[in-house]
Amino acid sequence: MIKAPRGTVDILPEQSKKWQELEQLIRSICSYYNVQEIRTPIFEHTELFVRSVGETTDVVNKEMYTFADKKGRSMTLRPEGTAGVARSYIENKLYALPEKVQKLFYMGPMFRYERPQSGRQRQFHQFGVEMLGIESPYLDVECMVMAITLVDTLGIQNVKLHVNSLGDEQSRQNYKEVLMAHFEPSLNELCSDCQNRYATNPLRILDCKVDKSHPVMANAPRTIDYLTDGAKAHFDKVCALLDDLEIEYVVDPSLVRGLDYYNHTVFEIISDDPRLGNGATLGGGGRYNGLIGELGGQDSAGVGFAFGLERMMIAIGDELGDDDGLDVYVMPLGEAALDLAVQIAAMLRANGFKTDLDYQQRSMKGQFKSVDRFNAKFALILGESELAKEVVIVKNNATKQQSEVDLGDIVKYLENEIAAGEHHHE
RNA sequence: GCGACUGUGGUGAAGUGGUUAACACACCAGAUUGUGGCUCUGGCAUUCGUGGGUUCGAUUCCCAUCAGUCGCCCCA
Repeated sequence: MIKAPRGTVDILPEQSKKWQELEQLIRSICSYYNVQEIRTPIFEHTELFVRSVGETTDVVNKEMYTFADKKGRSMTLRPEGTAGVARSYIENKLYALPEKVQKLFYMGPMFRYERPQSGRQRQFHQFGVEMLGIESPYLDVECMVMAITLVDTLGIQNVKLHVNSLGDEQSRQNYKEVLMAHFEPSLNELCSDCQNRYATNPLRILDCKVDKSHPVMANAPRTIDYLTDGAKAHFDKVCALLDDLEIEYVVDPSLVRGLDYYNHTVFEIISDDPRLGNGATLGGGGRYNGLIGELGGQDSAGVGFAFGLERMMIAIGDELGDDDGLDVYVMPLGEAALDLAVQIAAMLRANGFKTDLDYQQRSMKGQFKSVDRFNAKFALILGESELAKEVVIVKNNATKQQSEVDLGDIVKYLENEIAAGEHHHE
């Protein structure tokens, strides 16, 4: 049997309703913030991700789905969304548009070759927002507010906003040197992963879970103490704005994100929902002022964030996904009745009734079970005697009352019944 | 990439080196010759993830492989 590839899942009808609701809520929130959708390719030139996400990152190093196309060009299934948006921003000259601030969102599948576990798949879905064009702490904060609003709207409880600043290029360089000097004497006391990190990406030592109680961690220098004046002013403003808006947050000096393009503000939305297990980070983001320049555009600032939709689905639980059911289920008894039932169903559908019917010649008992499964408002029974009299029996599945209705009057009858039913509920 | 546990029908699961692989739910049919959601009766796995090995014989033992769940790593 051929199965879905490892780390991929089918979203079946039972789940897809919930997905649609989530997506709709997200789109609605975007519209309140005047954030417009952008749809970029699922695959891009490999070079794009190498240059933006960073050569030394795990995502680029060992997690990309890379392949050669028929002309031998190296292509990669997108592992994240920002790179494609940045590329498109440059290629389509969005910086030259009359509105200097471009607020864009994307939503769709991403691909990373990882070991699957809870909240982590090889094909997964992200929703992300990018705000490009000007460097303003107000936009950093708008991103965070949007992210918080999203989880609030979805009814997700017990989340925290973690915030940190990596500073600008200069701050980062200063800090890196100080940090390496700090860890150097006790390097052989740290775990082997950290010893590797020391050479490749020393910032990551900070959020190591193995060495978290080691004394050098507690008194490690903090990024925010090594910010340049400009970077510090930016971060102070971000914090001040969050305070003004009464957004709860914690400054988390160990927050360093895994993609190279981040600088200045970084943040994460972290949940303590045990169902998420290891994937407690629902979403995260930050500023990436160098990215557009790095990709060959004219220097341009940007800030954004992304959420993992699978993780949000887990955190949402059963809140979404109500089934509103069919209007009519047509129950033909016998072959002759089926022919007429098909016509009645077509007529009802054309008149705006959500309709289905039985094609299996099942017993009434079996057909009534479908009526309930589909949560149909009306069962429409069509047997030989009805056929002869050119009527159908319309049974209201809520009240269980039924009456004979002439074939020509079905639509009118149903409309009256539905109107009466709604009146009843008031 | 590393580690742990698991893999029997549509689903949840018992089980044993040896003739017909429990049970429950779901599904289908009948009792109720055309009105269901209760009850009763019957039907529903040529087969125990896949491949190989040990054996007279394997779903059961061994090996490999694949998949699932979780942890590490990393990230959303």
